Amino acid sequence: MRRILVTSALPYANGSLHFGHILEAVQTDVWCRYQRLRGHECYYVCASDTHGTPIMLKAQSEGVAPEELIARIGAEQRADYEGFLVRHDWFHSTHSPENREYTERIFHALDAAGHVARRTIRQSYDAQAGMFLPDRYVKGTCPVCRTPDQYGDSCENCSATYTPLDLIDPVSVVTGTRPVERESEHLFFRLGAFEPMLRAWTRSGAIHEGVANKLEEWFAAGLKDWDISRDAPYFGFEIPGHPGKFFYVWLDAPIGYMASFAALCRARALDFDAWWCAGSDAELHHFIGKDILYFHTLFWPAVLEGSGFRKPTAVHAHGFLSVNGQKMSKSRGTFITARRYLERLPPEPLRYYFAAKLGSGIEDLDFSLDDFVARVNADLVGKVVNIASRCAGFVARSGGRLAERLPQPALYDEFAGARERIAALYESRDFATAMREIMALADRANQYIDAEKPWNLAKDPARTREVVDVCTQGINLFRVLAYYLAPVLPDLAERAGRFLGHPIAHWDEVAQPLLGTALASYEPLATRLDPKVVASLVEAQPDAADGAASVSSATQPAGATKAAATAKRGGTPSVPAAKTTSDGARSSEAAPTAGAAPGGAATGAQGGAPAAPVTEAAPTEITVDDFAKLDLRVGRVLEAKLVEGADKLLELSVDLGAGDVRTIFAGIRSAYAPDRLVGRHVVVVANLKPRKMRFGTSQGMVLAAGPGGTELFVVSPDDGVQAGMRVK
RNA sequence: GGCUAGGUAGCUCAGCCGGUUAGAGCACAGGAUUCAUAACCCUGGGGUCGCGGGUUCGAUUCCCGCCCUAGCCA
Repeated sequence: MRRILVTSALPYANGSLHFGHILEAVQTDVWCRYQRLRGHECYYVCASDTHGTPIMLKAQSEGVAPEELIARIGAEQRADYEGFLVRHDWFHSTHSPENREYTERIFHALDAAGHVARRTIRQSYDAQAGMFLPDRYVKGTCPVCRTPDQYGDSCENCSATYTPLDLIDPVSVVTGTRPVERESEHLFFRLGAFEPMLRAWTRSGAIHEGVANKLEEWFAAGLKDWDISRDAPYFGFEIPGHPGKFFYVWLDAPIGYMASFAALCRARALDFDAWWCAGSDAELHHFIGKDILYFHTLFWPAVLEGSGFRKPTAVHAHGFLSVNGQKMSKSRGTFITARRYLERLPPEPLRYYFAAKLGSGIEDLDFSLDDFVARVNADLVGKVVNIASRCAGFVARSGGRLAERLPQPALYDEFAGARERIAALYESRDFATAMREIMALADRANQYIDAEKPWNLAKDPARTREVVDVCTQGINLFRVLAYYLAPVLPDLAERAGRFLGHPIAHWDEVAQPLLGTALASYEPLATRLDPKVVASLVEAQPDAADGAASVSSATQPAGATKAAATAKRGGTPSVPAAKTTSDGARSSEAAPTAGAAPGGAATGAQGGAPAAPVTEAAPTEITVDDFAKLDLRVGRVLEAKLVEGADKLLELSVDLGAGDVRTIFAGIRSAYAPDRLVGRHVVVVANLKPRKMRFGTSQGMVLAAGPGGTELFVVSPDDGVQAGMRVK
């Protein structure tokens, strides 16, 4: 029996979990459930990652203590994971006594062994806030290409890298004041000394080959010392013997894996040292997103080695998740939180879909709504569950008991014989191939039933026995599939176990068919997804600026979402303040965000937002060229009608001249009766990317002003204007 | 900019250490069936395997260049 300790990246406690987190958690959970089903001793631990500047500032802006903030968010995270059937053996917090203990212990060990250097550095300091500023909390003009409004570490326009001190006209994101330089002594972990060990470890099979290739580049560049201290004020653990200095969040975050396991050990009387001491024969597997490889494949093994602990057996990195082929982005409506999904749909379809797309590599993967509906309905409902569903009735009508023998044992053996192959696929995390194999078997089962046609046999009372035989075969084939799918679909497996009168407990049980036993009454084991409900995952979110769907007046900084959406693409740095802070939260200071979120805008725009209490900044200055990207045109409203099922929308038919008639959904129903609009001239953003909504596609945006509700005012040109004229 | 990964049917993806007519599921068309959650079964249409060179008897698969996408750059 193997002993396996598994972790997934610690979600940062400054926002809600989203699909990216869930992807990683599902991958990890499936792997763990598989290991347990095989009979191994396997523990899955995780924790809320709670330290650092973003959390300190977010708590400040909410007027609560950081402890209160992280307690609240930790509880949300826990509930969201549970909602997706992610079964942690322990979910802890990095702001815990265990984590403090291990962080201090590791620091002392590193220091005693000469792995910690002291050095004075110069850093940006916000005198008004009384704090040193992480690079991403300083903005200014790029010293190389003079693009304004760039972060303190690199330029989005010319990709130059520099320090905040190099910026022209630097500004603190926290207070808007100009930062000054100040010296401070910091502690550095001497990573370079570990290079030989790391080179060997990365080629030991611990990480995917493509990832190891990536690391070559870092070795080639030379490993630099790592700054592991931060100055007060900072939310974290103060460094013993260094008053006013705190451990950098990225030092104590992975130690949180140990802390969480330590808490589990106490609860279950396990021997912590047997798992973590150097030379331990237990396995240690980390599941992470590819964005945080650096920390897990260089710093973390080196820190463990340097402090006398064992190194990870493997670090498994996955790619990023996109939604409908696009980055997750709130302004595009493609940002899906765990909660939003759970409010609408059950967890297992998503678990299956993720599994069906996850391979062992770091390729990105796409959550396509249409594909999701098709795969789940076709595979799970149409194929797998259908096998049981179509056989159950015949057995029930013929005594409710399985036959004593299988009519085609060879076919059963073919199914059961796939178990080692499928097991190997699970083991290597190639879930996608595993799902394909399983679905191919499901096809075979349906073909078998189709060939035997029990419904014909059932017409002849003398052949009842044959009917039961065929269905016994069918139900046994289904049972095998239920085992194979159990790691992905634990709930379905449990209900299948109840139907079969025999719980699904161990992988090897599939070797023997289930014969002669009574079946419970069949209840539907999975239901079809409603495309409409699935589509609502990405429909205009009431608490967000809903892009093309309606006038941009309502609740949010009008420019914000649009600018954010275009900024990256066009390379034009018209990034509004709202994005700033969130990006800062993500990349500069922060910690193991579970990865998967592609792109800062995505994570950032999310409700978990921004730590920094920036002023409600006006949108960034733009150039004439930026403005020219907007195709603003005068349109005449030909038709306006209410949209059934949407209490905010009007469906407009707008003539833009030259025969160009657009359908535009505008969120102005609360202020305008349809009749009031017909015949009027309005201003339309004509080159806005069309946006699919539940009710149709919106092909533009009508401009309006006002706070929302009844206070909405459509913008009108002066008399004499013609439809189609360009606004400039 | 450097690096890593990816660009294969309408969609989501396999395949490819070079080799007969490039695969699957979904979608679509036709047929069959009615046990099953309009599920299942059979048949079919559909791809210049990102673009351009090169190596080779032969390249989607190897090499070079370019384009596009994503991520990382402590």
